[in-house]
Amino acid sequence: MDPQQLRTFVAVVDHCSFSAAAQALGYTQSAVSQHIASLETDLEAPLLTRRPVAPTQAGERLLEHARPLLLRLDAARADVARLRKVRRGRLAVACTPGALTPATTLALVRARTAAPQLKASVQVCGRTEAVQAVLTGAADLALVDGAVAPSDPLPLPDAGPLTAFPVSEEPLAVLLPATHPLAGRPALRLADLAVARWIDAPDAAVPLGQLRAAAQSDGFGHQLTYTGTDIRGLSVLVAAGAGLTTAALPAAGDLLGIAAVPIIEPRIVHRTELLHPRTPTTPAAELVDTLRAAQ
Amino acid sequence: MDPQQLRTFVAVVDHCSFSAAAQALGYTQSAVSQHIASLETDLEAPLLTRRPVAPTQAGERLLEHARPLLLRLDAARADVARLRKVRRGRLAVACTPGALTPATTLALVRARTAAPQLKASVQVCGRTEAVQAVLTGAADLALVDGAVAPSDPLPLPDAGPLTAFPVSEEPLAVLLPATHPLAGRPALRLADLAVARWIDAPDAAVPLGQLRAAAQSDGFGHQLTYTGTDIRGLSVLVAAGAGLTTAALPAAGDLLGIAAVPIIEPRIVHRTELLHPRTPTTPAAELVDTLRAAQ
DNA sequence: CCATGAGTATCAGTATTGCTGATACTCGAT
DNA sequence: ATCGAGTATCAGCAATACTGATACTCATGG
Repeated sequence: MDPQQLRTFVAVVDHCSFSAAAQALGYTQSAVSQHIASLETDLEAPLLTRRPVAPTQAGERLLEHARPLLLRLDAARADVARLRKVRRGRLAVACTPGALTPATTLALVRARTAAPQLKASVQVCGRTEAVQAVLTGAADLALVDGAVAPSDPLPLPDAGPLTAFPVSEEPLAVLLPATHPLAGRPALRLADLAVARWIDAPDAAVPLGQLRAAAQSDGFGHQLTYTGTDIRGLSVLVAAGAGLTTAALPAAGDLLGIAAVPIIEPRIVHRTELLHPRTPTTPAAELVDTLRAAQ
Repeated sequence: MDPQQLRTFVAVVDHCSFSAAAQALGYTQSAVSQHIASLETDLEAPLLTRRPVAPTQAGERLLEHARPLLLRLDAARADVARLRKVRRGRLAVACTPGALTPATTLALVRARTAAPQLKASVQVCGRTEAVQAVLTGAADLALVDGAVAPSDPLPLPDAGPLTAFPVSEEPLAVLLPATHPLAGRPALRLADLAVARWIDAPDAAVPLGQLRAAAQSDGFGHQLTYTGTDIRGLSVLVAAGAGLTTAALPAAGDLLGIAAVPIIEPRIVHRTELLHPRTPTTPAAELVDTLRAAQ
């Protein structure tokens, strides 16, 4: 079970095809076929159905491990590399869209003015990619948001050692069309919204899974899935009545045709956490210290 | 960076020697040397000092990843294997010594009487080994104890997906010699004990790190490290005045020469959690269901 | 300061592995 | 039944990953 073969396996699953995976990896189709065959004899179980190519039950099990394993391998390499490469004057931040609240953007801008020669970059992406970016060294820091009980930490995909601490916390709000019957309410209970029509926008808003966990409910069904990180686009859909979503209360002020109603029950907050490697490199380390001191 | 080389690296660190690691792995010393050299050129960093053989800073970094990676590789294999191998009539439980509280043992005995033909085994071991046993399929279930705030989950080494839920919770008590000046107290505060002499017995009692986390203190220093899982041996040392340790309050009743004083501040409990794979195999699944229903 | 020995690095040789390219096979669609 | 897109198999070659022999290095003791 070597990582090369696992990488091939993942690629085959992603491409639903041996030949396409081969092309993507720069192998011949023959090599891919042999990789899979080798894995299957090694694990003594068929991992893929052929035609259509799809993971079997055993394949699904393997997948659950293969992706984190490969990610962690990259993380290990990046972690060692961080000792050598001192990224002077450059700061890359990966960031989920909801993490750009007034408080966090202010902190970033302040860090830039404190070190004006700093070449900073902000990449907006989904939660998984943000974590991945920090682990593999593509980013120095990540800002990730989510909705949880006030004392709980954000649930993060576990694929390596990362340090996290909260940098800002706001009330969580439901986003409704301004014309919605509930739009005028001063506050709402999450349980009353479990049966509403939601938009599942895992990379642009709070994933519905986090709402379910907070409300301890099986509700929050959705017919519409929104892929991407653009909050404005999501808000247009909400305004048009395609479904509901959530956001930090203050972040919703600039969205047209949208009403943001705070959630008061259960006790839940929108929190942004800063993620960084255990030993961040300068200048990221300084920013981390500054933010931590501000807490 | 293939797993074989990582395994060699870990072995070399564990044995503090290339040749000893080679013997342990069934390689020649030459092969081990080449493995390490290959890793070092690949990562472009020296990983080990020679003579004495010890990990460098980069090596320490790699180690943090290497062990979990190797464990997870085994976990992946075990997880796939669980689909095939149905362990009929056998139930292996890995268990930390402190997890054998009245409540949990009662549950185990009850499970045995409910299924009398069941060939059960209980292996007492440390926390890491217990988690490892479940991940690699050596055990079907694990019972792990620890001391945490009432609402927190136990901190577990993260090397794969495991489901955990609490099965019993008791007050946490300090174990003191019966002759100790504090032995007569009805209750104690953890902060008052931070400067006491402790025994670090990570596999037999609550690790001092968990106490530090709960007390949010840097205290709990120790001069004596106790390796092993035998609680009675530990209690003899405590009775002789070698240092303090902690345990579940009711578990300490049968220890001679020992006084157990409950801790009332901070709010902290001794909790035992049941660990199992995401999809446990029968008959472990039935036991899990029973215990879960009892919650 | 040199001799010694325990331990690591290097090197050549060989067995094995891992890839390619060609070709045979399989299954769904027409 | 035929075709075609896609997967499996096979031989051959290049690269790799071991072993065994030997050179090297460093701490120790005389």
